[in-house]
Amino acid sequence: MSAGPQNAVVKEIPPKAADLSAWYTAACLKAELVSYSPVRGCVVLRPAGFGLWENLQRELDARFKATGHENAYFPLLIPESLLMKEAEHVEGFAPEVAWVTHGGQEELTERLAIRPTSEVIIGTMYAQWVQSYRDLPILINQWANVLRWEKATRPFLRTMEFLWQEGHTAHASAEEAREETLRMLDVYRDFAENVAAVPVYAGVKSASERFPGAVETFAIEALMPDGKALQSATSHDLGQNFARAYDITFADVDQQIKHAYTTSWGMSWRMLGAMIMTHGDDRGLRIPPKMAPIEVVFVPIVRTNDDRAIAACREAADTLKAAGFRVRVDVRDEQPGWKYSEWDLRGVPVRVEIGPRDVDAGTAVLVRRDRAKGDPQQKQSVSVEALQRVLPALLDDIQRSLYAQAKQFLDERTIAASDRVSFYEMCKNRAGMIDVPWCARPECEAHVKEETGATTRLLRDLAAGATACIPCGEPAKVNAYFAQSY
RNA sequence: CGGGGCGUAGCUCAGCUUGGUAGAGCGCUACGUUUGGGACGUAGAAGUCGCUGGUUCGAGUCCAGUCGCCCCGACCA
Repeated sequence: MSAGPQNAVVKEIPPKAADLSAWYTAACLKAELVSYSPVRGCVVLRPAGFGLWENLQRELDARFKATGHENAYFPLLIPESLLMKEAEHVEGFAPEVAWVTHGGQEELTERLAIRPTSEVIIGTMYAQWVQSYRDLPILINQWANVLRWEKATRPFLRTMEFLWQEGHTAHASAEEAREETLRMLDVYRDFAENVAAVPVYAGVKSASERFPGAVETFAIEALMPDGKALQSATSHDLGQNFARAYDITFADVDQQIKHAYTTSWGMSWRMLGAMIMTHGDDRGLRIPPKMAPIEVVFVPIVRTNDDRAIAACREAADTLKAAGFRVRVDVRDEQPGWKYSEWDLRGVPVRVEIGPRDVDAGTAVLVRRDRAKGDPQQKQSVSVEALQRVLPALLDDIQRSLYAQAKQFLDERTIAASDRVSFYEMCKNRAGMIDVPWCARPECEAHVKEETGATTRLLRDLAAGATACIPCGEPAKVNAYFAQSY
């Protein structure tokens, strides 16, 4: 592991602005979200990290259910012959598929792929389940792990094995499938912005960025502090491509046998990486309250011959717990200051300090993680009875303020380039989301990528009055956000 | 997979140039004093120097190979 410079504020992690990569890795490890494991490219998700994942699951799952989906589970292993059926799909994933070749000592007659994604196995099952238009739509999601043989890995952002959810739906018409694709894209946008407090752009991908086998790929894209974009979820309109390859057919109302239209959509634990990088500061993580496994941590201040604060914290915490707050009381035998720093590092949104003076006065000190040390609004004293009343608004305010800070950054770093030279410069310098009229030609995108490392992140309708592609000068067809990406 | 860097105590690292049998700070354990933004004292435990092989009387140090991690590129949630 690289050393990284020491820092007066937090000794465990380097300053965020100096080296985002070093900060990020240290933050994930020191906040005990993940540990590296003996398996190359695979991390252990520790309780603090799994708590984030559980909250993501809870929030997303509720949205899936609300839009009519059900959960199911499909096998990890995919027979090679099945995988080979969709040509583009196979080609796209071939380099990152891991194979099971032996069962015990015996070599298998057919290799089994460890799923890099589940279109194949799910499509195969849908083919069996669908006979009639009355069987449609099928709206299924699965929470699962997948494996992709990656060369360079980083916690959450890219690991060989990762957790995600993948929704797979089948519909009777192209329109309905497209509607579903966009609906789920909006669910992701809503989750990213309103739960993870990560502002994103949502839109369609260029041809070169399309999912292998999809007709159209949509995505949400966030902008990290170093100016690189991070694709945080995708939603694919698969048209009839997979239905043809896996023979998902149905008799329609008009008595014609037709291929179904399918979609797939996924968000992985990469979203957690986006959230961590977006909100963290030099003291460590800043977890948005809606995602925080612990919303409020109590730190009692104990003096020799006076440990009344412990009982006071426990009592207040019990009341809050009963009211539905996620709380913890830190009774470890450490200095209060040490605990403050540690809970700062772990990103708990609100800390409540209760010491002898508070016990006497019936008060508690509320400290919000989103504000800097020394900010007059970082701390406030309230009566213990008022906690339950004050906290919802405080947590909500922290949630909003984290989003607002990130939104301001995204807005400031979304920049229109007006000529070719400045466009290439901005791409190279990771200026942010570079917004330009674009010709939509793959050759043009390839050239930009070769010169600057940037690609289109999302496309949208051509801005009014725009005529020429900024990168190459050909007639413009759409507007595109260009950026380097993770 | 290319280019660069790094693997020595739980963590951060020194020691390697010039081979001679293992070090520091922090952390950890026990006891005591402390406790409102990373406390202090006393005593103690802790490393087959990533792994394998080679050179040598002798290897953390030299040589070869290998595994892993980090950074920068190329490829992808």
